[in-house]
Parts: sequence; C-alpha cells; structure tokens
Amino acid sequence: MNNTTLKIISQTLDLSISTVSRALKNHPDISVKTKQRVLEIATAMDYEPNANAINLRTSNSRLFGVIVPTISNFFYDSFIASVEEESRKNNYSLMIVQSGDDPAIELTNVKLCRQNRIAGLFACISSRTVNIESFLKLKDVNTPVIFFDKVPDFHNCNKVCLADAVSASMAADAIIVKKKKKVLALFGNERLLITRKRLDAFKETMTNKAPLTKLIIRFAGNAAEAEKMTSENLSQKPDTIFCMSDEILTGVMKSIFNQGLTIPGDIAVIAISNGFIPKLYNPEITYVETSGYKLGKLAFSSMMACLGGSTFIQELTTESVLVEGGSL
Amino acid sequence: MNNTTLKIISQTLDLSISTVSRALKNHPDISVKTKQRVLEIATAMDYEPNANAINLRTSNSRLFGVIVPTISNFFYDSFIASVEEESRKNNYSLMIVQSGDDPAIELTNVKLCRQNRIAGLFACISSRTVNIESFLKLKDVNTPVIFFDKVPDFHNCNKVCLADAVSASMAADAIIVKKKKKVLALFGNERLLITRKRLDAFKETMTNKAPLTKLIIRFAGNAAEAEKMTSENLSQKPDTIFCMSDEILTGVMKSIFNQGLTIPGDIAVIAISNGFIPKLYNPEITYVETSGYKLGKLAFSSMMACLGGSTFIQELTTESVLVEGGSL
DNA sequence: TAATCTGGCGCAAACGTTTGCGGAAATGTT
DNA sequence: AACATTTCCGCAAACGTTTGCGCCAGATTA
Repeated sequence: MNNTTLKIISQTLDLSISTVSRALKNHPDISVKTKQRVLEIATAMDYEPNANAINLRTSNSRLFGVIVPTISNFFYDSFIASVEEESRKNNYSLMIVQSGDDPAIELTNVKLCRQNRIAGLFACISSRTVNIESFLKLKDVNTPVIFFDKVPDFHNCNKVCLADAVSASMAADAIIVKKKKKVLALFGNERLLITRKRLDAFKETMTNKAPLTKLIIRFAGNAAEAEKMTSENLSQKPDTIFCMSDEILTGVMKSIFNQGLTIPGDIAVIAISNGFIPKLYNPEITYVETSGYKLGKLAFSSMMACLGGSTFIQELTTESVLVEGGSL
Repeated sequence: MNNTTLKIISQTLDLSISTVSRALKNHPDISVKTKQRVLEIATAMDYEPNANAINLRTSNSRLFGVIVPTISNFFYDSFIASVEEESRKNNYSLMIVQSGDDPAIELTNVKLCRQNRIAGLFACISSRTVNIESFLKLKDVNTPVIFFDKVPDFHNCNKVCLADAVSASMAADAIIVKKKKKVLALFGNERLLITRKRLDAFKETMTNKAPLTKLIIRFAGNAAEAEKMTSENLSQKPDTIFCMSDEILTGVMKSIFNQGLTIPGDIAVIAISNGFIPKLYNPEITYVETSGYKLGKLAFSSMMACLGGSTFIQELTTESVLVEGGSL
C-alpha cells in the first residue's frame, strides 16, 4: 500500500488538491465545515505530508547535518543529544554522519549533506583534515556551518569551542593552589588545534605562576598510549598527573591501578572532562568541566543566529567550572 | 547563490535536461564527448543532485530512521555508530531521533520518520510505551521496522536483541561456579521485556542449579536508585552483586566505594555490559558481554533482508561471552 | 537507390506539495 | 434592485529529477 497524498484525499472528498492543502494548514480561506471533513479523513487515512515534496517546493529543508569523527564517544554523544533535543523543539531534524576520522569519508559526508539540502551543518573535523574547502563552499549555497570542538585553524568561519585555554589554565591553577611540585601532563593528538590551545595555556599558566614546578609533557593518541606514557614516566615520581581529556584519563587510571598507587596519597589526578568518567572512580577525580551538552546548546543558538540572518563571524566558548573530586 | 541544477547545466551547454541527467549517470545513449563536457562543467559548478527531487521522483529514499530513548548512552551510541557505519557502506543515510523515554515524543518521531519517507526504521521503544500501533502501521507503507534492545512484547514483528536470557544465565552460571551463597541481584525497569527476560533466566538458572543460594532481587530505574538499593541491602551481607546493566553497575560501584568494601575480597561483582565501563575499574569487573556494535550489525543485516523481500518475521539474538575481570 | 538500422538526443509527464491569482456564489450595502 | 464585498474554492505553475517514447541524421544493408 502506498502513502496517502493530498490528491487521494481530494479525490475521495471531491475537492481540489489546493483546498485540501489549505484545509490541513488551517488557512482562513477554507470553511470550518470543509476543514473538519478534510481533517477527519486525513487522520483516518494516516496522512503524513511528504517531506521531500515540501522541501522541493519550498526549498526549506528543516534538516541539519552533523558530522563527527564518531558518535560513540563520551563527548560527541552528549553534544549530539543536546543538538537533537534543541532541534526537535524547533522543528528541525538531524542527519548524522561519522567520518571515522577519515578526511575522505568526511568529504563524501559533506556532499551527502549537500545533496539533502540541509539547512545548516554542525561539523567537527577529523584530526587529519587539512582541506576545509568543501565546508567553506557551503557558504555559496547559503548554508551556515558551525564548527565545534575540533575546529579548523582558519579565522573566517563560525566556531563554538570548549573554553580550551581557560579550562587548561583553571586546571593549572588548581594544581598550583595545591602546591604540587612535579606534574606529568598528558595531551592528545598534537596536530589538533584543541590540543595546542590547551597545551599552550597550561604551560603558560604553570610557568608564569609556578616557575619552579617541574613539568613533564607527553602526547598520547588514545587511552592505550596514555597508559603506556604514564607507566613510562611514573619512575620520574611526579606528584600530579594532568589529563587533557577523558580518553587520556582512563588510560592514566589503568596505569595507576596497575602500579598500585593510591589517589591522592601517592599521586594526585586532575582532568578536563565531560564529567561522567571522573565520577565513576573513587575518589572521584577532580576535573574542569567542559560540557558537550552545553556546547550543543551554544552551537544550536549560534546556528539559529546565522539562520536569522546574522553574518557576524564569531568564535564562542562555553564557560568552564572546576568540579572538586577527591583526587587532588 | 543557489544550488546548481540540471537545468542550469543544460542551459549553459545548450543541451536538454534529460541529456544532462543521462550523461551524469553514464547512460549508453549519450556520446562520450557529451558526457565529458557535462561532467566537466558539473564538477566546475559543484553540482550535487537534489536528494529531495530524486526521492520524490523515484520514491526511494535511501534513508533509515533510528529511534532511541537517548543517544547519549553507553549502549545506544555504539549501536548507532555501528548502524551508521554499515549504512554508509550501503549508501544509506541515517535520521536519528531521541524520545527522551517519552511515548508522546516517540509518536511524533515516528511521524517525522514517515514524513521523510524513510526506507526502514530501527526502533528501541521507551520504557513507558504501551501502544506500538504507530510502529506497526509502517507496514502498511512497506516500511520495515526492526525493533532492537527494548522490543515490544508482541510477537508479530522483527526484533534483534541481545541474548538477554542466555547472558543472564551465563552470569548466574559464573556465580554458581564460584560457589557464592548470597546474591544481591539488581535489575532495571520492571515493565521492560528486556528486564523480565533477564530476570526470569537469572532466577531460573540460580534456583535450578543452586537452590540453596539466597537471592535478593531488587529493581532500580537508574544509577542513583541502584546506589540506594545497594546501600540499603548491604546490611544483609550478600557475597555477590549481580548488575543487569552498566547503569546499574555504576550505581552499585559508588555504593561499594562509599562502604569502603574491597572487590572481590569483601564482595564480588558481576554485570551484563557493553564492556567499556567494567574495564575502567580495578579490578576490572567480570561481565557478560552484550555488544551494541554487534547488535547494530545484526539489526542492519536484518533490515537488508526485509528490504530484499524477506517477509519472514524473526527474533534474532547476538551471542554473549563471559569476560573475566578480577571482580568475581 | 531504397529500405532498415542505430547512435544520439529532446519532449513531456510524473512524483507531492505550495501558492498567486481568478472566479462564482453568497452576503451585505445603498 | 443594482451594486459592492466577502466567503470559499479551483486552476495552474513551479520545485528538480527520472524515464518511456519519439525523432532525425547518418550509417548500414539489400
């Protein structure tokens, strides 16, 4: 059986298609009686308007695209959930694609979004993306792009970011307050802007405010590497470990467990995190909160501003807050 | 600027629309020279076919809908990631909506999917869903529905499930092997089929194979409740806690941490889980693995079977495997 | 040379909507 | 009673594709 259409309804009621269309939209031109008749049989026949036809006719898709490296991630899933929630409230839907951190797939995903004539795109670029032209071209077809989290190192585009620099500084401040003397700081992929921002801010705060504190800086692409890095550097007896992300944190914790160290007695830990993972441990890990949920809200409002006609290019950041566990 | 269309290309090349269309699809009717000319300026003009027009014309949307209670979840995110991955490989896209475990929102989400003329639906119903008629009606428009994880208690529909009964039995077996004598078993929402399946199988295995083992069965709707339940029942001195899900597990662990108990010395723990959370603790929690990733693959192949014309209604389950941590 | 074939292309309808415009009947105004 | 207004509805074009069919010029065949 096929879907009910305006035509079918109009034929069964002996009305014109346009009258049925207007009746369903409660157009003042249509009499109350007709509206009732139409509505009645429309619901009886399970009429659902064909979104493709509407989009084609009105060229107004009410569909947002979301491109992420992966959906299955502490952070992106909450970002997506947040954006979806907001979208639904505003009668938009979401088309979500993951690049698997592969620039080639990312490119085809952008094309896919274009083909679906999305009204706007939320994009988190892969760590290996160097060419963002395909994203920028969306401007040619009046499609706003909001980059989030992993944003390109290019000035002329809208970005919403976690307060990368600020949160790293906050973590550094927290460490300084506790008068720690030797800090192992673990960061993610060195090529990413987000890593560099956090790294620079962390280093700057530490060296400015606590020049005597010894800093051991290492990079780890994933949890396993983080575990390895930690184990390798524990011999240097740091009194504190700083983790740039949840993924790093989980690796660090495994290493600490393996060495049988107690927190915060033997070693203190602080992280930048969404908040979920740190609360699983005992004691709970002290962290600077960077909420995917909040970032989603921010991204959405930024998107709405663009759609509202704002041509103001800006980079927004969420505010961070230190959440004390017992690990520092 | 607007999107490039076939019409625009045809006008600049002084060809008909149909010729351009066929040229881009490499139709044998069109000469090689014309194809080249068309392809050249199509890429130059960044032509991307309008998916809405194609869907309208061909009524073949290559779009799947996914309805989940929430995206931001240990399990659903990996399920979604898995389905998305498979979809992309097969040239399908995903439209993802979350119900927030609210049946009313779920209903509007089903309608939304219908409006977009999805080719098929993956659905995980909310815990309070009693009426699944809106889902079943999709059959009237030849749209297959694959229920997953939280499936309705109704026989005549396609379902893919974790091996609920089997995995609960496996956990029970593992407990029995260790000769545990008093087990606190925590389950999720009692109304859900998934809960009842796990509960029944767990109880049956325990009472059949270890009738002397004392069983304390409790229900918890979320992590906080699980924590409360655990704390309340710890006075009964169970030697083992069984957790039906990750969410339960995290609550249980908090309670255990608060009481200062050691694992497995003071108390043993076993869970049914995706595998991520159990590995964060020390010792790692022993769990029966139920993979969202695997379930996604299974759901997708089931969907493809339906689209391939199979009208065979079936309930499939993934296989489970016991992963030993040090907690039992 | 006439008939047939075929390579290469265009015409036009259809998919399901929305919407400006026009028109007939009913109602209201002098 | 003649005119002006409303009220209510239909016509038709357009959105961007796909695709069956037809057509013409040139090549092939008899």
